[in-house]
Amino acid sequence: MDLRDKEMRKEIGLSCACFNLRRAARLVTQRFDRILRESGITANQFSILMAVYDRERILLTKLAGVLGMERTTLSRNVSLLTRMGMISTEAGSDRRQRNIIITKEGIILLEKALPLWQRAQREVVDVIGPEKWKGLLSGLHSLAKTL
Amino acid sequence: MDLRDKEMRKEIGLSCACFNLRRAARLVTQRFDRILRESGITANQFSILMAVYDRERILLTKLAGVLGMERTTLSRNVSLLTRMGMISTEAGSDRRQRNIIITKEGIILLEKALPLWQRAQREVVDVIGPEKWKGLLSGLHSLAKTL
DNA sequence: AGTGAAAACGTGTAAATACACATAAAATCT
DNA sequence: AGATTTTATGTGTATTTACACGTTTTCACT
Repeated sequence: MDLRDKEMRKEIGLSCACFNLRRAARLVTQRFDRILRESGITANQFSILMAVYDRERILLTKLAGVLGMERTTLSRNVSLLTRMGMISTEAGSDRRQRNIIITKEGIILLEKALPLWQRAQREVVDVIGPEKWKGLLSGLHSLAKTL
Repeated sequence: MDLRDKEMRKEIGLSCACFNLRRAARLVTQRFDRILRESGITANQFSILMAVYDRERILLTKLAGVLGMERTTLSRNVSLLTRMGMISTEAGSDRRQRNIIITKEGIILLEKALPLWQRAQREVVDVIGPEKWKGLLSGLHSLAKTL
């Protein structure tokens, strides 16, 4: 491979897994965040809250694995959601552990955000088409499973 | 839709366009960055450098459009790459404009990074399979085109 | 020529991300 | 029991992201 070949550079830009995934994630996140804005949370926070709600009580490290998120990244996200009053933590039997639970306010917020999420999700799926979306989602799941 | 339905929450988590894209982008970025590490740049910087190289000279706003990146985000990225000596800017005819060009050092770095990029790209495509990858990439392009 | 709109860019602030490193508690080994 | 390793988590630092806002320059219209 030679970088001086313009076709080569174009091919790299078009096919790069990292670039294409990041760009799509940026664009979709922007749309989700804009729509979710009036609820007061971001799409990322929505996902975290939903995952916590779905499990009643879960350890930080475990939650990080579930969300495919670096533990320290999630730690900061959780701190923020805690300051916002959406989740709280309780000590488990093990004094190292930090059990994460959703608060009443968190559930109320989720319920307010749900129809907004639905709208954003529908918009994104619509612009690409349900057919293509199925293939895309399948690929994303494969990546998450194996990477 | 009712959040109290556990199946509903599971379905949302599995299908959310934003979450699934962000998670995949995170995981793939981690792998790319780890492999590209010895070259001294991140995958994101690699993409930007490549796009600049491919165009010889390009305006910030134009480049942001090409990369599907918020202009102000790219502005920060470009500042960093400038401090690293990988790109430089020259004034155009219009005194508002800021033409971005890659430096010799930038090209040398790209050439060093290219084989690393290839390895990362191959790894990611392999773990998901060329078949599935084609469908995934096609979906990502659709999103970038329409969003 | 002057005024108002548009274009190009930067900065303040804040969320999201992750690596390197640190700490504390539990588990395991000798 | 004491030492070592593993587990669970937090913090320092730096990159990436984007909205809100501001500045300067150019363009368009009257």
